[in-house]
Amino acid sequence: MFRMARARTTSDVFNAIAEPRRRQILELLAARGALAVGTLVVLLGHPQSAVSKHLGVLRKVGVVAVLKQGKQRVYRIDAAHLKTVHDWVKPFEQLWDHHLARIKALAERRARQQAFSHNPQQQKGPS
Amino acid sequence: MFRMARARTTSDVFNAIAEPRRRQILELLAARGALAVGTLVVLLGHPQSAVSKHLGVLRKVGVVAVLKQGKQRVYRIDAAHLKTVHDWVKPFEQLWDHHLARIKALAERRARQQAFSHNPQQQKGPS
DNA sequence: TTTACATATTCCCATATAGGACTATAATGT
DNA sequence: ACATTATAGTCCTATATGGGAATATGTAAA
Repeated sequence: MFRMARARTTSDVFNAIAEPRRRQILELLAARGALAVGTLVVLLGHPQSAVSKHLGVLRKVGVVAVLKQGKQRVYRIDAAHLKTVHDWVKPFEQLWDHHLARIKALAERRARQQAFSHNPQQQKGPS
Repeated sequence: MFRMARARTTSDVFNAIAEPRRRQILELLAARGALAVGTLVVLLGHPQSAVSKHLGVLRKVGVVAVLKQGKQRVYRIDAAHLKTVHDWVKPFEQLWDHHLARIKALAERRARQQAFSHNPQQQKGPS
């Protein structure tokens, strides 16, 4: 059979955002609403060829959408596909929430003990 | 001289979770707390070699931690590094929230204005 | 020690990049 | 029609995989 090297970057959003430059593009699009390719080229300082190819990947995955405006292509984020990533990491949120909550509780307990022995007016832990 | 092929999977969390099987491992670890490699091998149905290698990537990136127990290695999630991904996608959340339609409309209006201007360099959005 | 078990690592290799340079396509202007 | 601009796509190539098999390392039991 064929050996698999790795999944295509165009296969899903996770692969698409694995590339720092592509994340950068998404950040710019999110910050400024929508941008033409030429603008992105200027902002990023990368060759047009590279920018277009990264946009191509993001487009194939569906995380950006294009709007033809004359000879320009204006890109904007199609948030629905980014939501895929969000929905995946979200459940893990409780893992560090738990951790932080435990640390906070511990700190507050210690603060209360110290308050009892030394400083009666302090009752709040570090936020 | 040096041509870059692609970023290493071990360079950051985004690359690490780009692989479906690695995401699957993280899901299992999150669901069941902590698991030995052998258990993961059984649950996943993949060769031990493959599982170990994927765990190696996740380990190097720091998204999992190991605990030696006898001749077993028990893996658990180190949530702090997953938070990196969460923190990155979170700002995009507003794009698919109830603001979605409004933002989209605004973006398209701005895009149309940009398309009318000749020089992409002079587009400095009001920050 | 020897044996058995649990994991990690090494070797080989087909393949998917990502970048640079160049080219093709499409829309607009003269 | 021809030139110009904006962007996409193609060709080439060094490199980083990821899988399978085999092997090494480490740990505990007989």
